[in-house]
Amino acid sequence: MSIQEVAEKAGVSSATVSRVFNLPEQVAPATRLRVQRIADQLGYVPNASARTLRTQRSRVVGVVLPTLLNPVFAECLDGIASAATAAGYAILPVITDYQLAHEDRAVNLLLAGNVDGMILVVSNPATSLALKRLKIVKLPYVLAYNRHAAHPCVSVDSETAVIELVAHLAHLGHSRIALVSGQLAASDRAQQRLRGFQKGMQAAGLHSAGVLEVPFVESAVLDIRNLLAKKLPPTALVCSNDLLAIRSIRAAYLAGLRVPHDLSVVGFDGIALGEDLTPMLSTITQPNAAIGRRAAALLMQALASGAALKPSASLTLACAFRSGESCASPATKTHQYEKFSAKKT
Amino acid sequence: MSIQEVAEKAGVSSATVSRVFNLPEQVAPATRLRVQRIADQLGYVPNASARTLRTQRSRVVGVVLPTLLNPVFAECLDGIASAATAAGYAILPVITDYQLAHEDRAVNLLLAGNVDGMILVVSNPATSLALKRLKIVKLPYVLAYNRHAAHPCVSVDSETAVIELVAHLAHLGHSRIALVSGQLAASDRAQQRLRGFQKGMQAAGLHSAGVLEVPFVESAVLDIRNLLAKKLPPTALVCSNDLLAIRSIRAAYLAGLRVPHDLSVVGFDGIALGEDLTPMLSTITQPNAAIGRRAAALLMQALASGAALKPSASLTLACAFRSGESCASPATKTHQYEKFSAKKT
DNA sequence: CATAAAAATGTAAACGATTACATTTTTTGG
DNA sequence: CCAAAAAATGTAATCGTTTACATTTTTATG
Repeated sequence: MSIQEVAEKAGVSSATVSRVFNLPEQVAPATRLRVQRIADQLGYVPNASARTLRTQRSRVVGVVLPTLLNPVFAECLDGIASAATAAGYAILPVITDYQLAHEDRAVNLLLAGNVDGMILVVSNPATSLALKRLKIVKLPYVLAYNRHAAHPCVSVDSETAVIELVAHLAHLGHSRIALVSGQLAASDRAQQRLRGFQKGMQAAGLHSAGVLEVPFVESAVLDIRNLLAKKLPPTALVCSNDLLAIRSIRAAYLAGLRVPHDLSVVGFDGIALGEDLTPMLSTITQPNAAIGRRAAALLMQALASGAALKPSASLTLACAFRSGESCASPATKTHQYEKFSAKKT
Repeated sequence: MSIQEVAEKAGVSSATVSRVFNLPEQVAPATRLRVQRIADQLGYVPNASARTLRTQRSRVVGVVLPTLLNPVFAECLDGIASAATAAGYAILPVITDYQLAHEDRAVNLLLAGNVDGMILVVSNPATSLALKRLKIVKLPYVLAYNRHAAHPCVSVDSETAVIELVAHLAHLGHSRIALVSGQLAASDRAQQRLRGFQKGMQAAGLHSAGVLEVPFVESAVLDIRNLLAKKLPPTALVCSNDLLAIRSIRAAYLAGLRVPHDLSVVGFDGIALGEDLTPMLSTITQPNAAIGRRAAALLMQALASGAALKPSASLTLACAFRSGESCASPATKTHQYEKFSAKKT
């Protein structure tokens, strides 16, 4: 079903049919109506490849994500999708499973796929070969969640958020605080949060009750449980994402600890589900859908203007501590009611 | 960066360059190497649109999903993506937000987008206009989660699963069992599960302690709480999906009921997260990723063979009750001890 | 070494749209 | 009613591949 067939049936040239779809005001009402009627009578839809080939724009944006199994990225993709759809763009997502090799392959795939631009969440913007290639071919792109001075990014300031969180925990009276982190090598977010944890602890005059890097999801609960089984166990866990927080709560349960009475658990991400959990997840919420939407908006605006996307276009969105129910003052007998003086080293 | 430029630099014709990429064994080793070197020196990647236009196949499959915010579909999409990627296909997902109008638009969009085939989760396969259109244009497609004799589907038998679940609950000693359902109009799955509930209750000689259709996510917890506040409240809730189960557990908590001691809650879907929750979600697990993978496999195999996809190709995958921790015998004063200890590990 | 067969390469026509430019038709206003 | 301007439509080149077919080069064989 080509534009030619429609043109013939309608007794006009293909140019006129094309105009009916692209510049309808330029064709006489009578002709326009006739062509439209015939077109959808025949079920004609313009061929995207031909159009892309001719116009040199596909109205497709590529999206590179580590996973969809973490709701953070599902929510973000949802935001991207809604913004993109609203603007007449389609999205072509590729999943990397946190593997650098996949990142590279993903970018290649999308490059070959004729996308007009890309939105990416990469492991490490500083070292990413994939990004290097994007710069070389001058394809517009925006990073989401990543933060790096040399790239346009839409993100939150994880480090500061965690610093403040630690201060808050200290203020609540916690002194034995541990970090439960995702794979540091696979995520600059995890690194930022670690840094925030370290700085926050230092500022509070505390020293870490442990940094647990959880490499594999499968063993997370077990690993955390081991952490909790130490002689002087932490009274609070800062988790570098909500999924780890959920697993921490489970580990606490298995260890016979009540949350938040015996152990406070705070996550990071603000996945929607967290609000419906019992205890409601205490977490630092990021506006995941908005991160997606804003990244998409930034990209599409750059595409429209034809201008390249400068690192200076980067956006830092606000994140906020959601108090929830998994975090409270520690219930140590001696300090329980002394929240104010509890900041001792 | 076109094939022509590569051809010129390499001193060959564009046909030869094309062959280097598509039929490498047909070009002399020396030439092949030279062309390859020049190609990736120039960063040449074949233009997908041109190729699609010429070959009439895009190697893209469209995916129509109600939402990504329910992990069920995120997991499924992940399965689709991995199978598709492995087979050299890309995916173009479109979200419908459970709205029929969007379903239609989505299919149109994908049709215009030159996809080779589609995988869809629709509201109601029996009445879907979108599917009608697909049949007309003879584009290969597979439904996921939906079940309908007239379409190729990859799904589980929800109805039977719920029947068995109700039998199990009855056997545990529950007699006041209520159903918490998602929007029935927006999902044939919800309808199947309702039917299963009704049949199961009938088979057990019980009558329903209520069917609550939760229209809006926001009010779900409140609505469920109202259900639990009735004079003779249910001792078990069958929820038509895991998100509702999670909210039911929260509603129970807010109502001062312990799960599973005072109230058993069973979900449906088997989202990965459920296993990490406390209490671990009792649920009927579907193989979500496998549903996606199998649907993709079915579709791509049809695309490869050129044969149309018959409804008879439909697959019913197994689902299973995962016992979890949110479901137990009811704690009626008389039976409390025996049943509890009998069932405990 | 001649020649037929096989291998390697080239030529050029599609694929289906968009769009500058040319042409025809209609409108306008004196 | 006519010329000029404006509006509507048509013509044909083009986007970057793939591929049937034609041609050239290499290899094999007697």
